[in-house]
Amino acid sequence: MLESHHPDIRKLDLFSEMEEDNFISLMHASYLQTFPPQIELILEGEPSDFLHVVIDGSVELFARWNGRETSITIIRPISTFILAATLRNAPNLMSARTLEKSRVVLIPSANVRRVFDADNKFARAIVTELATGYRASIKKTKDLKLRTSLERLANYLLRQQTREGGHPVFELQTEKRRLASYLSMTPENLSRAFKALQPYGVTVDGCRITISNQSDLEKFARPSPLIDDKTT
Amino acid sequence: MLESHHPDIRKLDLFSEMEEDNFISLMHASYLQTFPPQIELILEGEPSDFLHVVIDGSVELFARWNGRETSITIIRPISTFILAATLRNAPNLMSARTLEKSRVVLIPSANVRRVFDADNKFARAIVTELATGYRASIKKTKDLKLRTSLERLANYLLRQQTREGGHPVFELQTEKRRLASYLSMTPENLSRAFKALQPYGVTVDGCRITISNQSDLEKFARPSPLIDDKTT
DNA sequence: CTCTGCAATTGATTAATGTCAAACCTTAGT
DNA sequence: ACTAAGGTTTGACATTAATCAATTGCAGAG
Repeated sequence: MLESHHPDIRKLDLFSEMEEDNFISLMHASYLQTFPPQIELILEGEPSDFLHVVIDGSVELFARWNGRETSITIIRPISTFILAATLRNAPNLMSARTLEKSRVVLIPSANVRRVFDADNKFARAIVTELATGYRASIKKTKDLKLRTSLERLANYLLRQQTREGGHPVFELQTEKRRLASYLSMTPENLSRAFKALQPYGVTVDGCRITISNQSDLEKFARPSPLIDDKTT
Repeated sequence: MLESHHPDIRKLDLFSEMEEDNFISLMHASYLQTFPPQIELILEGEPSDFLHVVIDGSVELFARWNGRETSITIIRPISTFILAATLRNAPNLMSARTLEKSRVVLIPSANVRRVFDADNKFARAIVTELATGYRASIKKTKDLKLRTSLERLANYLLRQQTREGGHPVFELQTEKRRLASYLSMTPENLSRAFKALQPYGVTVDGCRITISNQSDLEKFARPSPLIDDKTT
């Protein structure tokens, strides 16, 4: 029954180049599961028994400390998460919960580590994936440390605009309170920040954003490929 | 002349398990260089031509945006840096400068990528190194997003205390203004933060820190292995 | 030893952000 | 259609942090 989803997974950069035998060996004893919204798939601190692949829906990675909670990232199909913990056989640093009804493939971590040793192409893909994630995390640190919350929001909007196709009108794909947490601010301040961007041609209607003056916003946001580019 | 430093480098986790032939191939055309203090070894945005290994001295990784600058981490012997950019053959996300007179080995990035393909042990070590760095970066994000500056300082002191041997009196190994930048605060606020930790038994004399009431400070700082542990 | 330059500190002020409370809006369920 | 629940917005206020200005302290150069 899982076989029908192999093709989707197989196409991921992480798995596309590996030997078929090794892929089958990797997927052995892995299983597809459907979860309702708001289910905690992973609790930070627990061992990482599975590499997760989101096939459908969306999953939020977040972290808690001392009664506080912050959103770290949102995983959308088709992507993996918790790769570093899987490889290191170390406890998860983040918790994960479904935001909506989601289908997730769970691949036993032991398989990943085993096949890594056997398949050079897979090993290379893992390194690329890890290095990319590592760099994305460094970018996030720069975003947090070098920018004010208003600048973070402005640049987020530009990134989201690009992801949605680059048009002046686009949609936030995230609840605002979650976006606030992601951007390290309170929901109240996010509301005010949207207003503060009005002079730069940003208007908000629910989850619909309009950027009426692209260059004004960009002049304020000053996006940098070394912080805001997805891939490089 | 470089040969004399091979043993030190060879002992690093990253290189210790690989085949001798491959190690020699890796080090081919690499060279050792001594730099005076305050030299920019790397400028963010530039291609990553070399994997760097700090043999002696210390190197600060930092980032700039829009006229601001922030310290990301300090590399002390013997460690490598800029591994992710090297592997991805991507531009450096951070700049690097020597803090003191330092000796650095530069290994051509092309060598690293070539030997990675040839040596399975090396590939595995690279994955471990990357995954560890990735996780360290996630921990840094959690530290930044979940804690106030005072809590960050308190936890930093506890970590530094551990690194220095765990005694109640120890030394900061960093200039205070650099520490401030590392902790994402201004030098002025760092001064005030030290004072604010006095009620928890922290006293400061230059770079000498005394923690007179360990449990009080820990009760305030609430260190977590999922943020503060170096290795896991 | 003194001078000089820079780091560190201190105080006063301003700006940014978080908190609290209330009102408003949207939406899912009855 | 109505209601309840929860997300969003708004305003008043508190807290935190950054900025500005001035002073102190310290280490290296002459």
